Amino acid sequence: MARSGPKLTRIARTLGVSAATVSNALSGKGRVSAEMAEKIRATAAELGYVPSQAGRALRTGRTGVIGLVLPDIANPLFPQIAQAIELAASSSGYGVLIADSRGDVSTQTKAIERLIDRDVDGLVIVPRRGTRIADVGCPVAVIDTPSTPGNTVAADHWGGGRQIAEHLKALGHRRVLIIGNNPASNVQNDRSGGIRSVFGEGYHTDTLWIEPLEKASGKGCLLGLAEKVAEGYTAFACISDLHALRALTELQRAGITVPEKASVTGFDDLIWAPVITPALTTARMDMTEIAAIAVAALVKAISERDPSDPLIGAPVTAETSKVPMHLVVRQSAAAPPAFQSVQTTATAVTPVIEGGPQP
Amino acid sequence: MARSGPKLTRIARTLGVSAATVSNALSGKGRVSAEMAEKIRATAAELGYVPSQAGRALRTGRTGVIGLVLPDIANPLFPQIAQAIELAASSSGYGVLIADSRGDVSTQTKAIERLIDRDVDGLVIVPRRGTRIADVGCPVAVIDTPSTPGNTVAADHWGGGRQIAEHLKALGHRRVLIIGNNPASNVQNDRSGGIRSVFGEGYHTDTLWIEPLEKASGKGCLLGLAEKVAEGYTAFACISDLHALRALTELQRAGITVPEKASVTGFDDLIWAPVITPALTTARMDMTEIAAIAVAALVKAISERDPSDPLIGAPVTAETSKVPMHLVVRQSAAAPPAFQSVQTTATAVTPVIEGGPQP
DNA sequence: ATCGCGTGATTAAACGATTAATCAGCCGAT
DNA sequence: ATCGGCTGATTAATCGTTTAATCACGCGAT
Repeated sequence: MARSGPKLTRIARTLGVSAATVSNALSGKGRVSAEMAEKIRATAAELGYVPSQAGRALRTGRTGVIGLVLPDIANPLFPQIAQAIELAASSSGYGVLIADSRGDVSTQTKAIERLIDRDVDGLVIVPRRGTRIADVGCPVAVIDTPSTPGNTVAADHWGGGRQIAEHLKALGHRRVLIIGNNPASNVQNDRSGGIRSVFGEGYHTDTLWIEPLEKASGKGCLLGLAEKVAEGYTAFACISDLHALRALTELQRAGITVPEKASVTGFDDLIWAPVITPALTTARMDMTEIAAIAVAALVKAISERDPSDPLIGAPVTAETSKVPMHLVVRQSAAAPPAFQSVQTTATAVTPVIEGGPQP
Repeated sequence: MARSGPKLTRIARTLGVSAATVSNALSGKGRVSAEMAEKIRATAAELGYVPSQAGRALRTGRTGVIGLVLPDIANPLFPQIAQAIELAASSSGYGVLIADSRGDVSTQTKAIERLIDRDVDGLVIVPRRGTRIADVGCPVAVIDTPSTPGNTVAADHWGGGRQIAEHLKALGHRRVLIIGNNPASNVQNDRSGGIRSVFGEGYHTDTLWIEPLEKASGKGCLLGLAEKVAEGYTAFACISDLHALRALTELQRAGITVPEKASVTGFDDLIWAPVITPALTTARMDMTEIAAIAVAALVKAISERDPSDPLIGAPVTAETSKVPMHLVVRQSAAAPPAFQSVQTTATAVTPVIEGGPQP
């Protein structure tokens, strides 16, 4: 739009020098005397000069904008990611253009193309199963899981799973049901794998995948957790806080109190985790750190890039590619019924007398 | 970045015409013969020509990018908004640059400045109490509430409140507790006002504001809903699904079954509403419609704008500024206990015997 | 005294598109 | 036969910045 502020030439005219000198002084590139540079910087600041991105972009081929590609913006994790990426990017002087693909792969390809057509300098992609990241014409940072080939940086989902599992184990749980959405997701597999890896001899785990179940019983169907409790499961380790929420409410509805009769844990520390009753014990990603690393790697690749190169197709790499998750202990997980007399939860809630029969 | 595709001049050279003719043909502005125009369009398509935004922006002063300003990206409503705006904007050929202000007003001002400095053509702002929208140098669309001065388009929050209330009234509720976060929010006030307006003579409503309560009792504290039930309240009309979730789990935890002993309703139809047990009865905004109207109004203002004008400070206006909300009836609201024998819920859950004493 | 060199600045071209101004034909009317 | 007007295309300027090339100048060395 019509820029209100002064242009480069205005500063130049004010000081009686050429525009080139001003540009050099501000970028610190050419040969400018120290005092001249200082004077220029001063008047630029005074006049509130802001360089035109358009002019610069045209000349340098750099727009100072990166694209954020989410496979499914409806994922409640999105706010965390968007916020973290936006912060990291703007700290590095970059803007963030979003692209949504509403879960659809072909839409996603188009969305990426739109970003490329807008001359983004780089892309941050949080892929979902099926995402193609080939032959985009710019550097790409991928945030998925450490175990995914081509991953730039991600949370240590496996380690997070281990932390959750260790916590449940220490509380005394021996039969644990893992609840996930779809086994085709790398993230979900790593999380559940981490959980399973902790429970060895003498323990039992099984996994319930929601998506296939819903395909058979309809969206939002019951998971049949009351039966699982009857089968002796005392803990439900959910791969996401959304599943945890679903499990928790279903158990409560069936008269199975949490955490007294059954424990529930989640992942991601989503917005509702701290405010529901009981507050959710979960494992949180350090999104700020992950975003910082991803953006830093991307920015590095962008600045090192030859403006007119062939471009190797692989995603950029970072020194650190695995960021630890943090266990957040709240009230939804406690000792299983057998241990109840010796251990106690942190909550100060009124005990609830168990009610109805299991379906 | 280094654009891979062909430039305008390349197409011109290929056809042996001038770049200006190509530009005219593609934009349909100058005088070009029909057959020439057709030939140009054909080769442009064939070569996969994509105009350089930078070049165009420099010349026209239009970047084709709008900024999306959210006061608090962590709000779970954000995905819906972002998705809708992104869709509407990209359908109109615009990109969406996001700006987060993490709830802080001064951060928000800086974020808006960053967008302006990036030469966005316009801004979509979803304000929160305290947001200043003065003297930005570009058209602005505001999405708040129809009752807010300067609002461009918004959901009919008051009407949504009425729908929720009518539903509860029809079910037989006479004592309803409204649960909101902060009375200073226009949106929350409209919603609660709409609810109250339905319950006249012979009914009782009261309002519980969470924020002041948390200031006294700490974040994530109990809301004391069991006591409210004891006081005779049979329905809890929450201003947001997040509060509804909080209320629902607190009630369940206290052994008060929903919807048999108490009904709970929400607002916004957030991601978890359909999958929790019982599924949440709520009122949904038509974000797609709202976003479409907001973006259309913004785009109109942008294209009508004199590139070098003084710019009047007021937000853009749209023909339709109030979009109806939709009641989504699920299982969390049913007839109050007294009516239970004559009415029944849609859920096929096992009845739960009420347990523990109220705190 | 001249050459070479380093310093600090200027000139000018370039990025890719848009657009006002111009121009070459051509046809019909005076 | 000449002029005016219309059509379809070209020229050239412009947006704001960057940067390679150039230039003026003073200073030490040959």
